[in-house]
Amino acid sequence: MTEKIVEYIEKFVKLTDEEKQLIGSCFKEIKIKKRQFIVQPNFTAKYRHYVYKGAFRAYVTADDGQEHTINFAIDDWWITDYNSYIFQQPATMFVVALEDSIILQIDFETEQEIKRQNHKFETFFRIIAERGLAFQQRRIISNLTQTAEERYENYVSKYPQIVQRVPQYALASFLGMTTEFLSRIRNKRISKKS
Amino acid sequence: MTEKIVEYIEKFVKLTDEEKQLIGSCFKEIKIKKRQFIVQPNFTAKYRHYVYKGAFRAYVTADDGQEHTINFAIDDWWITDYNSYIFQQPATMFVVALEDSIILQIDFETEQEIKRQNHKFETFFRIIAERGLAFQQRRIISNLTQTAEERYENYVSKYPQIVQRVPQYALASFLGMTTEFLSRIRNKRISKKS
DNA sequence: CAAATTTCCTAAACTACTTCATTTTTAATC
DNA sequence: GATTAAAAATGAAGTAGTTTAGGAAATTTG
Repeated sequence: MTEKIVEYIEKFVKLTDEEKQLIGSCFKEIKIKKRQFIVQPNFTAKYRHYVYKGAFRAYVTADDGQEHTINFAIDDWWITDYNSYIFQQPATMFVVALEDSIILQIDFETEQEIKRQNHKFETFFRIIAERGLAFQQRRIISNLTQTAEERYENYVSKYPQIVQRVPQYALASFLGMTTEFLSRIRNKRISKKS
Repeated sequence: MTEKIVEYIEKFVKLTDEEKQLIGSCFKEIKIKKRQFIVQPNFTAKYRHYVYKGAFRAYVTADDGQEHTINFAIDDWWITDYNSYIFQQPATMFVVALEDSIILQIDFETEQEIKRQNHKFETFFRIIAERGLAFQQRRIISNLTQTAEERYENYVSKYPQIVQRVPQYALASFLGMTTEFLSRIRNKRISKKS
């Protein structure tokens, strides 16, 4: 099971057999049922989660009770409350399974330890943080410059696999609009096409 | 001049005198005049910039010509087009000086080299990437959950130094609203107070 | 310090998106 | 496989924020 994550890491840093063995053993495989939470507000996020197979949604709830999706993660993506995990402070987000899933998790202490021990692992986590940063930058730009419809079209074209797998209300709140409005965009689109 | 950046880096990783010497020599000091650009679209961002003294604004222009501010940076902050710098691809952003400024810049190749040579520098850049990621996450949450007025109040309370130093149109486009609307919020606020 | 340019303010008309309320469709569960 | 619950669709009314346009401050520059 941990072969997949080792393969993933090897895309960024070349590892010896020994190192592969070591990093593989740092991850614990867990089965998560649909609707089960892996991160909850007020509890410190102890783990960084790699999605082996499945789908997750990270969200916050505003004062008025509305849910706002911060991130999705499907096969081969990472997810956690980064503010909580990085600073080891209480989380503000929920992370919930959208399907029955399998994750590989590494806990904060172990991650710190292997980064300290081996330059290559430090490099790996530096690279994924940088890529995450660039990804979020693109999202901020999209949110600032595009209309609701443009954001939807843009997201569908870039991440069709995710759009197909997540419920509409979750996608709407990720794209910064109501589920009703997204419904309208989608139906407008269908009638246009025919 | 490079003492300040060495001091900054030492907040995250402890360095020997020799290492201080080395990292200091990697940064080049440059004076930038108000309205001068340090990053421009279609040119690859060759440098990561540390603001020694001054103020900068990163922005994109939408198809309709409107400018959208992506980031500000004042004394002790970093700025560049991260999508461009990290992947060494053509930039989409402008980064412009809002005041006469002094920056310390490191070029991509040099940064790669010192990260490769010394575990500590790898760690340092990993940490600032992670912190950037957490920072952007908070901004995305703010944009999704708050009204224009709440975003303004929130930003003023967190970053009063920046609010005082940047023009209103830049702040408005950073917070995702028009300069007219921000003007209204500000004046409503004053009349409330008196 | 006067002229030119940039930034900010005000106000009314407008619109992209939300809210609320109801119905239909799809999925979960016993 | 019928029952219940959850998600999506639809319509009508409301609003947060935009657009447009004109003028007033404030900064920059010669």
